[in-house]
Amino acid sequence: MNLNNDTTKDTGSYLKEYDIKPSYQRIKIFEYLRNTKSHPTVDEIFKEIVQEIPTLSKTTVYNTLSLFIEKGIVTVITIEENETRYDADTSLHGHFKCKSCGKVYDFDIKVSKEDIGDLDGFEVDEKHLYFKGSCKACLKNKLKQ
Amino acid sequence: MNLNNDTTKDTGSYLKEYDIKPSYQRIKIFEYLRNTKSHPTVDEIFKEIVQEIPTLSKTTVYNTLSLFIEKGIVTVITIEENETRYDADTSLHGHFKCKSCGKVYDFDIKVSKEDIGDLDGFEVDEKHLYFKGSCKACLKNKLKQ
DNA sequence: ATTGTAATTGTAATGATTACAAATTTAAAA
DNA sequence: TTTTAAATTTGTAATCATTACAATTACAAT
Repeated sequence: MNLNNDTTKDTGSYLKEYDIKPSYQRIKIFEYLRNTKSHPTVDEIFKEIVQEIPTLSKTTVYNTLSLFIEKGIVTVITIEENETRYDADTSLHGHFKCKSCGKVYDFDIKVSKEDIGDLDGFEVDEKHLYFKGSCKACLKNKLKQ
Repeated sequence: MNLNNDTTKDTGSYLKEYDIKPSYQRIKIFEYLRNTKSHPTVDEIFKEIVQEIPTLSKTTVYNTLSLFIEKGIVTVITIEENETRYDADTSLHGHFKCKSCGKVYDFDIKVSKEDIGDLDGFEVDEKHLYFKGSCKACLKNKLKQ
């Protein structure tokens, strides 16, 4: 399979840095995850990439995502039970899910130590944060009606 | 079935305030949820209450929790995909899940507007917040070994 | 007591995820 | 280049939580 183009080469190097052998599938899955802002589900990832790799198996998507998570280049977003989403942006940020249109937005957030109580002596490795409500676009649409 | 004791009476009134008919099952489920701090799963709730109500069905637990959530007296905690937990404390607070022992702790948190960017024009209805890491007890045990 | 409505129950269906073994690909050794 | 071993991918079957649905039971009002 042809890996000779700039995009895949960059992604390949990135994966190698994290001790991940850059197979064609892994590169495609990671690039899709990095380029999309929708925080896709396994199903969305599969449906998109199977168009480029017709032999792709959903199991590969699961395997690959587990590997990415283990290596720390992807995080899981669990806003809704029964709807697991994935994010290639591992920096600390919040997610806003619109209860009307279902879209998930990113937002910046500072979580300072002074705002947190009761966790003295605890070791915090991950911070997750999500809000729910109505997004700007949906609120605007509601006014029109 | 006998509802005539103080505890159930209190819970009954509370449920009524939220437009929930206080059946025996609903009262027992709500009281368990309010009295336990473990943020139990459906399975844990079922296994506990079926001892008091042998005819209890797991479907009833699901139905009841859906109703409580709809009426706003219980919130869902989705820290782990494939592990949905429930909390009768609907006030804003964070959850800490220990990756070592699996226990879920509550902690206080302030989320001030100044710390949040990019959500102008959005309507925020719910704020959810969870951390992961190692709890005090587990860290102490590790030292001993 | 009777009737209608709501709540509970049990079973079957669904759907996401995981387990597992076979097939394929890749990289290294001969 | 061929051979061999290891890693990756694939497809199918199993698992498990949740939901759908219909039947039964409990409850409240007439």
